[in-house]
Amino acid sequence: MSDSAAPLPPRLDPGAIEAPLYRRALEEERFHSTASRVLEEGADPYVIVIPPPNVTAVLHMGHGLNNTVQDVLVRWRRMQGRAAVWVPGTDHAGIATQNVVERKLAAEEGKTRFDVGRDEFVGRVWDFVGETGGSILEQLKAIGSSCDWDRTRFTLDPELSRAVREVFVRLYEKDLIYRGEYIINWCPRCGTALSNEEAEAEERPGRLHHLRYLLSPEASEAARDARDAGAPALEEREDGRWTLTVSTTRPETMLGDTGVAVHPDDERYRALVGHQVQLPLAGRTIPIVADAFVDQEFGTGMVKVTPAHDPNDFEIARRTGLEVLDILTPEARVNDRAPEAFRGLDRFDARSAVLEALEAEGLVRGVEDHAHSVPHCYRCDTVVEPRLSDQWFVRMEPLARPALEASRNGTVRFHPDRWTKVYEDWLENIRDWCISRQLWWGHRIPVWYCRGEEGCGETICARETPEACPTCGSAELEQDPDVLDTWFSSWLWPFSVFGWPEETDDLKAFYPGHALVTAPEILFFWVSRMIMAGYEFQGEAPFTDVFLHGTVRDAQGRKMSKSLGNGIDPMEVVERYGADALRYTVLSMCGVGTDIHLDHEDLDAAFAPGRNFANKLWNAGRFTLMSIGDDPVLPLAEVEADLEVADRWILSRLAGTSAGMTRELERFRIHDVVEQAHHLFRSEFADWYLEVIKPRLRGEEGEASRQAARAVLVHALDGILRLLHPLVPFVTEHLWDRIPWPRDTPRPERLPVAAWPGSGGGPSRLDPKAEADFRAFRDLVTTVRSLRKTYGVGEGAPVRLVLRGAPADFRAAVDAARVHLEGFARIEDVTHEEAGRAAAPGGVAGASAVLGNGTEVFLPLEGLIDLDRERERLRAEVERLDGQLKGSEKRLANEQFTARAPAEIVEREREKVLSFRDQRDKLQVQLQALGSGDE
RNA sequence: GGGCGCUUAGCUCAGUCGGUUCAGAGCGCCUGCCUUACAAGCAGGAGGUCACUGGUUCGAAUCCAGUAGCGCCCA
Repeated sequence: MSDSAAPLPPRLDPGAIEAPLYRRALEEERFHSTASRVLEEGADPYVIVIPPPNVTAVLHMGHGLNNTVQDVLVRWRRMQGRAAVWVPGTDHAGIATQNVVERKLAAEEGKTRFDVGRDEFVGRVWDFVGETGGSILEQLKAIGSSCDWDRTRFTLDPELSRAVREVFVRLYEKDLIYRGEYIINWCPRCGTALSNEEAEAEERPGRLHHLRYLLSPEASEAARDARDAGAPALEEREDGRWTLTVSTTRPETMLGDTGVAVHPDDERYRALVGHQVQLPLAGRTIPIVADAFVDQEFGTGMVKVTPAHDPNDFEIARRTGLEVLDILTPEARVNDRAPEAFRGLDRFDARSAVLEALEAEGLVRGVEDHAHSVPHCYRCDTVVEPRLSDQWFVRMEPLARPALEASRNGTVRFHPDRWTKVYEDWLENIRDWCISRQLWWGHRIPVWYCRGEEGCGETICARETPEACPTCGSAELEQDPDVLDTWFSSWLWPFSVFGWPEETDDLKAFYPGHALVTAPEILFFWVSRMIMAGYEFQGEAPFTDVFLHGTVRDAQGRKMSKSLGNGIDPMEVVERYGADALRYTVLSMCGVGTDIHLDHEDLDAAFAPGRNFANKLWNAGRFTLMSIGDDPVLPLAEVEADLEVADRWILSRLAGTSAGMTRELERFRIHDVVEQAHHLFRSEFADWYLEVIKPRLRGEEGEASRQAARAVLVHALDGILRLLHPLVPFVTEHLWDRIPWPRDTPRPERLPVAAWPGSGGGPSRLDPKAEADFRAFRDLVTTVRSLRKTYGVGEGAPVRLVLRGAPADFRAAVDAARVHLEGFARIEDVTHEEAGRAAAPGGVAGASAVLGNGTEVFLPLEGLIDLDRERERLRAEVERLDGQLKGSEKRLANEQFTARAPAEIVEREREKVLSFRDQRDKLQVQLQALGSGDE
């Protein structure tokens, strides 16, 4: 740091510069904003809350992308002078964290959580979190995340826990939280209920089994009639008994069947409704009922009803009064309510056992392959079991209403826009949220039941732990054993982190926030619910823009995962190539709505774009600093009169690019931001500007020119480093620290708080004339280089250049740039001719071309040139131009076009015709001048 | 079953309002260069029927419909 005078090594060594720069920024509190800056000093806030990673998580590339994007936005806004706050933190991840500690307990001590007891177990989870928790936040620092670390929060912090309780009680009092017995998604491995969102459907190949149930003898007549009417379910056995057929992918559930249902409008089975069926294996008799839920087209049109193990069947049972019979334990084993032969079997073993038993009785009619979607636990991937159970729910419809309106009226916008519809669809079909979890790690539900001998059975929901029952005064209170879904604390994150429900200054200053950056996977889990909570508890949306980026995948397009072993460790990437390389690589690939593919088997290749870019930037900066030297640099204003075309051009491009980047940042077009920055720095600044001013910097064109070049160079590098800083914060700041500052010009304290280009006033540097002139110069150089290459003129070999018919100002520009032409294309001499001559200059054979501005270019290459090849090249070029010309002429000949197209388009077309014709004719003449080639 | 999205160079992807010499970038590939910032580099180049079919339009990679393939979400 201190040795900023020491020469920079020719290669960027990220490991040497990144950590010290980050440390310095922390020491100087560059990432921290206070409420008073907003409330008292009137600063405009800019707030992002981090999607809190699991407290036990380690950083993966998904985090890498997500946090880099957030950091870009925050750094950019900070440079714009906003009071930028990016709140970091972690969530307690109830299921995941409890799982980890349970596994640890089992491995180390062979115990379950029940062996050690609730208090002891929770204590151990806290110990575990204390040891390893939050290390992911340290990893975020390594990738440069400019979070406001003073504001780091954890969802189980006392203040945030208080917010959870407050919210629970408020919703309970509004009757928006209720308890009830419903079919919920149950993970038998985790031993807890899940919300609908946490049960992820996965398409699986399965089998559809067709099972026969015996009808009671009284139903025989109705059955025969039905069969004769074409009902496919009914068959008569040899013994004269009738059977019906139902189909299921889960045969083991038949042990819990309490009825068979048909559609009420299904004529085929109408007569059977009300009759009894003998349920095989169980030896129970169950009724046939009618319910409109039944799909007449599916299978035979008769369905088995298992109310305790299927949500739809549960509803049928409610409507038709069927019994509800739970035949599975919480571990998904067959319980005592099922026939003895199956008790204790795991659900999948029970499946085979049931089928075998039915087969033995001739009750399996057939089986067919049947792909179906099976819900899996999003934490452990176990097949979720629909289970009847007593749980707590949030009534969502009233909460969804304002959240839906926010999207419809544009208060909250999604990027890319197509997610708007996904969000709205979900809210329009909102279902109640199961929030209780049968876990020990999390916010305990603030509900107590009055129990014991004296107890009145009252349910007490309270902010503070009650001492006695308010109804009967009994002190025998028992708290609900369950904890809340982790998302029940996450949805409060945008305001709980600022101290809600207290009306803190932070809350006043920083709520509502602005952007929310995350992956689409948690749109429902988290984003939607945050918006609901924002409206319900703060009266307004927590942010205005939701940016949903893609998923990081491997080269084959597979999601990176531990189990596949195809993940990339961001820390390894940082170590090998630096945080800047990591950031630049993922940002450059962050196209709208596209996933990011990185080859985990070839990190060198995967991160080459970022590594190359950072190193190039390093070297351009290094060269600039070396070239500038120690002499004082003049402010731009003092060299105004000495600015040359190239100077005005790069200043114009700087202004144009900063405006463009700002626009794209506002629209969350990250890829475009990177592309513009890349183009300016690499294709314009490094490739052309630096090259063009080299002779001037050496003083070959006089002191005034040198000083002008130095002033512009410093200004341009400063601007480029500012524009690139949000993308690659480290290499930019290291270089920026070393920029010699123009005399009498105030220097910003540090790059992270330097003004974003274009946000200040001042005259516009946009200069279309300079851009056009420089383009012509570049055209000339490129054309000559290409011709040289075509004919293998060695790079060291000087050539003469003849220009014919150059427009006056272009001619002047070329003359002024003679010294550059030498450097750029080894052109040692330029002569001009008037337009209109037919032959090659001086009768010497050469290569020729025409520039866009009509200037003819000759390269006398007698002896080197292959005439046949040149003729061929020219012919192809003439043909190409002729094609363009014909196209434009045809368009203009079309009256519809001239009549209907906008005037400026027509005018442009006319200009194109003139230009194409001019270029073609000139090349045609050159072609003829080369002769037929038959000599 | 319902909905959404994608298909452009060998690979990964841009392409805004339909019109600028519009068919682009990075990586890869070919050729030549260790040119006094950078070989993690420079210069030059090859490579695409914009999935297919039809339509709208003066004009379509871009808008519409259909087809095929792929992906995601919801039930």
